[in-house]
Amino acid sequence: MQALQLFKALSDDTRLRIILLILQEQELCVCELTCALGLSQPKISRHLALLRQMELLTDRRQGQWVYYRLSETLPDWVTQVLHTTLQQQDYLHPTLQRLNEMGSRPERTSQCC
Amino acid sequence: MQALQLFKALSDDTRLRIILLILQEQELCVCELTCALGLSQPKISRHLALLRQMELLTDRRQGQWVYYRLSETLPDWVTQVLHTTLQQQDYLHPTLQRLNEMGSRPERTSQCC
DNA sequence: ATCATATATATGAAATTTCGAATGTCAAAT
DNA sequence: ATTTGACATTCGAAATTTCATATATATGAT
Repeated sequence: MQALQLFKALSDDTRLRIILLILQEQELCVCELTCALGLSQPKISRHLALLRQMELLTDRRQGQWVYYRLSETLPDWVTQVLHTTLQQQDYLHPTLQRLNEMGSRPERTSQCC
Repeated sequence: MQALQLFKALSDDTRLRIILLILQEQELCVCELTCALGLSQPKISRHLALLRQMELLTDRRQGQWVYYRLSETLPDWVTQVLHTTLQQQDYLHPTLQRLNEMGSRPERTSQCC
């Protein structure tokens, strides 16, 4: 992961909020992201594909739902940058609020193994 | 300074190298940046203008030369992100090397006041 | 005043990114 | 097998970004 690539990934409002929201919440499915960000499903999905391709995120399918979380092989400095950014809570606040007000979020069963 | 704006600033190779190089060297003039990055002067200048307008950099003129350095009012988290990124030396290495091999760099006198 | 050097800006073309709309795929339920 | 809900992908249009070229300004030296 090159610095430039990371910053390109984070330079879009949709992607930045996706990453920070997942960093805060550990794991989220597409419908939760769609609802929290207030954006169309294809739009979210396209950005998720980008973040997956560059190995910032990994996904797992559980039944009908696909859950995304941060890749576990991220270099330390990337994780540090993300955490430092997350401390700027203000930016994410409205998005987080919509997530918490969301009704009927899918229930996770234990993650495999 | 919003997180999104910072990452947009850092999402271009020219701007990222400018910022990291200045972080490492404290202060550089346009001709040093032009030489180190190996790019045209107008190109450097346009990106410097951007970084100045968003208050990431400040400039001072000394004779014919204009020196750029990091703004002294940067929020802590921004400084942290930049330092963390600079630790990824590899990215900057060729640029730094060109700077150090540059002949006849302008001499700084003491900074005003 | 004139010239040379350092830096800044303006302009339009080219490249890149982003988006909405439509469509495709997959899994569970009936 | 069909339907339904969750998610992914494709495609052309629109918006944004970036660049090369030309030109302008500012400073110092002659």
